[in-house]
Amino acid sequence: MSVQNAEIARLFARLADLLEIEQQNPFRVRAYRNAARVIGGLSHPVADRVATGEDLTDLPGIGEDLADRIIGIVKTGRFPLLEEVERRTPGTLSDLMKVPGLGPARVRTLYRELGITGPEDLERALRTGAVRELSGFGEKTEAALRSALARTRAASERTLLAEAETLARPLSEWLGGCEGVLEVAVAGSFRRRRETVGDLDILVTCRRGASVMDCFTAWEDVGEVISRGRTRSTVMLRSGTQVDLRVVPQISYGAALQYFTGSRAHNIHVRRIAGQRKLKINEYGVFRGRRRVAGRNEEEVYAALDLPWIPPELREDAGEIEAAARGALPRLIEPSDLRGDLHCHTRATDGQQSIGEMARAAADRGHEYLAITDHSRRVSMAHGLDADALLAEIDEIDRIAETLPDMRLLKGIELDILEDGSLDLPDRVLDRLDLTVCAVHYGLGLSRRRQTERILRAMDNPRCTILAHPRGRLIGEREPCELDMERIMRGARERGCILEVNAQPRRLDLSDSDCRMACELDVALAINTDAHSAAQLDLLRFGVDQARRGWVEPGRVINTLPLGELLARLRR
DNA sequence: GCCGTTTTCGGCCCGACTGTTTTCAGTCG
Repeated sequence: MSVQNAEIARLFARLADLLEIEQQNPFRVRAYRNAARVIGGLSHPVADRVATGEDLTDLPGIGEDLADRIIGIVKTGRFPLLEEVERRTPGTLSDLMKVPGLGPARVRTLYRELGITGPEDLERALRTGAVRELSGFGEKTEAALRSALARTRAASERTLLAEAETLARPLSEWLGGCEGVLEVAVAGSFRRRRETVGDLDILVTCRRGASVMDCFTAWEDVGEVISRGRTRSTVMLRSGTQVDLRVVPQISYGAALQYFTGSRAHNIHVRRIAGQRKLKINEYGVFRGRRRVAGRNEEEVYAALDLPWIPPELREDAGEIEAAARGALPRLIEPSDLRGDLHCHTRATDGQQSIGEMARAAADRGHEYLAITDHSRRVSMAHGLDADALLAEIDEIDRIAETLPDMRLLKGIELDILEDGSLDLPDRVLDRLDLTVCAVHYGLGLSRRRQTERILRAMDNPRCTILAHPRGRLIGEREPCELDMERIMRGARERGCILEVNAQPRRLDLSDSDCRMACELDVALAINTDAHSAAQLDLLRFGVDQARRGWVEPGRVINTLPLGELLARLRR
């Protein structure tokens, strides 16, 4: 099996931690950390580039040295430099760095003075009181580390974006009602619409002298106040999610929003450009010397660098700043571009509502069309439909469709792709449908080559309209299946097959980087909810978020098409 | 270790909060 990007990223990040603990050149440390981020965020496997002999130094932050190291890892599966460093500095120290409150300096002290190499050692040393005796540590640090370790164990990890919304919305409203508060914005990865959110960054402007921090820490869901200052406080919610609140003057709102939205890599790049122009950017504004030249809103901040405003979803330092400078930012898709939904379920299989209820709910949302796509027979857990049951459903869809003046109900099925790549129902039945969404539900553990060929074979059948949730992942629960996504995409393009961006918050499959690849390879997409209830028809916007992060423009997405053009496009 | 309409050498983002320090280091975002 070839080495995955995530593995290379992990090795580089680990090396960066260890070199930092060893107090080596901090810029060398940054170079490895930056390379980890760049490789981890690539849409194509870097192993493929190595195989075809592509020049890796084209990648940002990858020079001769790092390119050679990547090639070595891909070809041998080993990283001798890391092995060498780990002989003098235990690799597990990198895990210790993940404990909140521990950075390279404290980890180094803990290791050198007490021989602590991991969380278990640390816990023991905290119990015996050895830690508080160290210079630079004290009783408060000891208590903080004890609670940090407990929190790490309880590790709720990252929160799904949709769940983070349910925490952020009521808190934002609460803050908006606090005395003297003028503006409230949720920034950070939440605003960049990442599929998961680590903690919530909330920005507030207020009238002078307002006691926002008192109001913030009085929020009913606050479990623990971690730090509390005049302009910045951190709390832990009872759910385990951390929230940082920053208060800035109104005149700094744009600069602060830009700054706290990140990503860090984007900001570093932006500030580098500012430095070249003798400007300084911080969360209070853009400054030339001591004079503020921008900061009231984000447009001003970017304009000070001769850049157009950059949508938050793109701010990952993945080429968006260069594109902005060229005037070549994409016109990103928006929820209002979508005219319908091509994947949903009803009570006939594992959905919660009838066909009629789903149809009316979609019509209420202004959809021009909705495809009913219940499961096929192989997915027995969901009471998948066999040929006869599907024919009966087709008749019922036709009946209900006649009662809907303003919306077209499309006949479809979520068709299982069997292990040999054949489709789960006979062609003669499928020919009665407007579309199929085809998906793998079993045999997710096949090898990369077999899984790829299985899906390509399924797409050989012209009745395969849309490949649904192609990676088969469940965020935080199930890893994506092994797949040569580039081959799948090239295959889809040749065959006129469409790839789905499944909007279920725990799927979001295709991922953001897959979407970016689809743009590069000119593959058509559909953004679908896979709704199992009427309420879930509202999830489309999460699919849009993911597509926007992948630079997707409306023209790439077939369910932006009016009905007539859509129907033509569905016929391969 | 990377990178260059200031540079192939000499730079590399910047401020807030905490605790232990008695003037600042460490961590975080």
